[in-house]
Formats: sequence, structure tokens, C-alpha cells
Amino acid sequence: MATQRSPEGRPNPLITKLEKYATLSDDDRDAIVEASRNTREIDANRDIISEGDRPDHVHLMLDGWAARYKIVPDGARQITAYLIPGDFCDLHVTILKRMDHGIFALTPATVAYIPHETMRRLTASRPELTRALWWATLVDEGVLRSWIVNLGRRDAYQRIAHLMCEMHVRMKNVGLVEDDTFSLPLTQEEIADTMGLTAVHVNRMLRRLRDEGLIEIGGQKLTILDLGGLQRASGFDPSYLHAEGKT
Amino acid sequence: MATQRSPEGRPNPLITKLEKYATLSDDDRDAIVEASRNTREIDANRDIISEGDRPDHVHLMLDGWAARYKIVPDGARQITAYLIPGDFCDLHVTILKRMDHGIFALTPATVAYIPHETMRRLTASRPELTRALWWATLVDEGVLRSWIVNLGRRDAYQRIAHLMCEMHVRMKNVGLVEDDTFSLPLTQEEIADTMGLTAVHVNRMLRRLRDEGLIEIGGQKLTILDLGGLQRASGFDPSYLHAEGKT
DNA sequence: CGTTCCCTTGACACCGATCAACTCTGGTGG
DNA sequence: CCACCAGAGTTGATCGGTGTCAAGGGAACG
Repeated sequence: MATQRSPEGRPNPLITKLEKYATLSDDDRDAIVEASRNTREIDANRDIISEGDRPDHVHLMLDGWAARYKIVPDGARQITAYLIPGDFCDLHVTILKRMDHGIFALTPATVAYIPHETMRRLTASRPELTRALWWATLVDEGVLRSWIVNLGRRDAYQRIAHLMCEMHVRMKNVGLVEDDTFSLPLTQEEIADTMGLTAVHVNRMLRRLRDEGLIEIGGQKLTILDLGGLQRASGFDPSYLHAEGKT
Repeated sequence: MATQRSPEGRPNPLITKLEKYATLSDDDRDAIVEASRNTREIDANRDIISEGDRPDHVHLMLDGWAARYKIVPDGARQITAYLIPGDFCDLHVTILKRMDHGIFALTPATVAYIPHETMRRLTASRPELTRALWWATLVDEGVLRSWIVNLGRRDAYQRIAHLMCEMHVRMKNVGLVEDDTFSLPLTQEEIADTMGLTAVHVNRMLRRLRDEGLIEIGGQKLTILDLGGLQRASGFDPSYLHAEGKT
């Protein structure tokens, strides 16, 4: 069996990510690959999980992007997280009665369906792996808090720059950045629904970031031309991503 | 020993909260009381944990309010969570190198210091209690997401009304609400730093909520005069607090 | 090869920030 | 017991960032 490779030939992104923090044994790696075998393809713009569902599997992103979202009573949408390869959609949700939000695929996506029982077995016998999964959960929480800071205390220009800095680090952590270029499969409306803005204003801020020579964007791809400049512009401090774990 | 009572004679708020969701055995309850015995008093406006700390204990709020906060480079402060009796400050943080944010006491506070080892022992042998603690963690995450929704997609008036609805439910869950009145020990500036606003504008919105007969506020206390009206005004839907667990 | 998203740009409106006083309250010291 | 003071709350005037509305352009797709 062509282990440890996704259909596209890339290594399992969860392994790549966890090894930024922990040292996994060959056995741990095999267990992750094995658990990720049962996959499903989801079309772009379809729900992976809907509000109200009670998922009986854990969903792990293997390829593509997805977003957590919530619709408020007046019909507006707020995106509360981006999920990229290596991210769990609902690591813990099995103990709750129902999903209090939905998750939809931003691109065609490959998702592993891991039975809850498998997760239990995985973690019961592998303390190092369990610790690494915990670390990933804590990083996800740190990201949530940083989004609150972003929405509460930065202007539109800084918010968008900050998002780009964050996704750059996260994509790098799963080996999906080359020459400061990575896939950013978001419409301006989706960015707006993430940052508490309108698509029109996002457009203006992207133009400014482009005009100032900080980024190049187009065709679902983002190139960061001046990483230091972008970080300074946004007040980005990567410590909340806790990527320094291993070294 | 006068078990299960705080110095003020109230039951342990963590027990009160968890029993909203789970059925704990007498033994589980005793274990929580026992673990909460080593307490410390913190003055108002002092850090309980500072950014950069690596706490070697888990901190559990027993009395008073605290807030997670982050200072952005330009000096502005964003509060990312309120911690009330029964809330853990840092249930999981021991595996990280350093705190990426601080927590300060909003009022004089009583905090239990629980060694990490005690937490490990508690959870190792008590599946029902472990499950209940997990549930509490998931609720905390749901609260984080709802704050993102609040900041991103509601105006100032709705945001403040929503915060009041949330704290009403959470305070009720630990038995600290009487006749829709509860302690809300926040200055208008602190509310502003929570909601991404200025103190001046918070003041105007509070006046409006008062003028419309929805609330009465003053002297660190909030009375909700028209709960339905406040919920409608803010688009509040309590399902993210998953308080329906047990029944 | 037309239809449909998505992106782009301009003009104008409005929510919430900023700046500036003034009031009220509780605590402190003479 | 009162005078003072600092912090919090209150209110008005003005400014600016972002939303809204409107129109057109470009690229992907059937």
C-alpha cells in the first residue's frame, strides 16, 4: 500500500503538522495514516457538517479548504475559522447533542472520516500522539482568540494583512507554501464574512496591499512579496501559533 | 470539614455548573471539593497569570470575575473572555511553553490552585467527571466562536445586549442570579475593550438599553427587566451554551 | 458565446471614534 | 466632618472609516 501519501502524492498533512511540535514514532505515523484511510470527496460550497447535526465520526481535512460559519438571525454570515489540510473539523464534538454551527467546503475537499472509537483507541495507547493532538487543539483555541483580537482592535487593512500572515504560517506548517506563495481559495465576500467587513471594502484594502507592494493576489493564489512589511502592517506576532514547540 | 462550601458559604461553583450537564457521584463531588482546597486571594486589577508565564498549576475561579486579555502593539487592549466562578483559567495550558495572553482579576477573586498531577489523577479514574470537564471546554469554545460572531456581524447595541444575555445564562448556571439580577462588575471601558468599541459609545448604548426599559444597571449590578426583549434585540440563541445537556 | 459569478470603482450616508467638558461617587487625609 | 481627589460615568460636537448603492468589466463554464 502506498502509505503516508494522499491521492495527490503528498504526505499526510496531520503528520506534517504534528511533527512541528512533537516527535512521532513510525508506529504513531502509521496509525494516523491507517486512521485516515476512509475518505470522502466533498464538492466546493457544500456543507461537510451542518448546524444541528450530531456527527458520529471525527472529520479530518486531508485536502482543500473549509470554513466554520454561523448565520445570524438577520441572514448575515460570519466565518469563525478556516480549516486547512491537517485540521480536525470536530475533534471533540461527539459528546455534544448537536453542532451549534456548520462547516462548508471552500474548495473541492478530501475529508477523512474517523470513527470515534478509532480516536479513542489511538489516544488510549499513545501518550506522545495524544499530547500532540492536545497541542493542536490549544493552537486552534489560540487562533480563535487572535481572531477576536483582530476583529475587536484592528482596522480593516490590518485585519486582512493579519489573516494573510496567519494563513502563511499555518500553510507552511503543513508544507503547502513555496516561495511565500500559497493557495488562498477565498472570494472577497468570504474574506469579508470572516473579517466583519463588506466585500467592497475588502476589495479596496486588497488594492492597497497590492499597491504598497506587500502582496500579489489572484487566481486563488497569494504571494507575499514583503513578509516583514506585512507583519509590521498587521501587528502580527506568531507566538500564539506555538510553532516553536519542538526545537 | 465544611465540605462543598466556599468561604462565603456557597456551594462549589464548578460542581453547580457541571451538574447542569452531567450526573456526578458524591465521590466526584468530594474529589472536586478536595482539589479546590488550596486557594489564593487576588486583588482586583492584578494579573492572575501574565503573558509569558508557564503556569505549573491549573487555576480555577471560585469567587469573583476575571478576564483574559491581550495587548496589541499600538497599546490597545482586547478582552477575549470573562471568567466567572466555576471557570478554569488554563485547563490545558501546561503543555505549552508560555501563555500567549494574560488573565487579570476584575474584582477581588478567590482562585483554586490545582496541581497538574491532581488533574491527571482526577480524570484518569473518573470517566463521567472527565466527560463533564470536556463538555465545559466545548462550551468555552462555543463562547469564543459566539464572540467572533458578535464582533463581526452585530452592531454596538446588539453586541452589548448579547453579552448581557450570555452572562445571564452563565451566571445562572452557577447559581449567581436572583430575580434576573446579577453582579456585572465591569466598567464601561472594560465592556468597550470586550466589544471592540470605545467607552463613550458603550455609555450611549447602555443609556439606550435603559431608556427602552430592557435593563437596569448600576453599582456593579445588572437587572434584566425584559429578558425576551433583550434576547430579541441581540439575536441571542442560547444553544451555543449547550445547557440542555442533562434533561 | 452567453450567462453567471466575482472583481472593481465611484459617490454618498452613517455608525462609532475622537476630543472636550462636566458630573458623580467613593475613598483619603487633614 | 469636611475638603479634596481620582476614577468612572455622562453628554455634546465633529471627524473619519466603513457600509450602502450603483454601474460596469473580466473570467470561467456550460
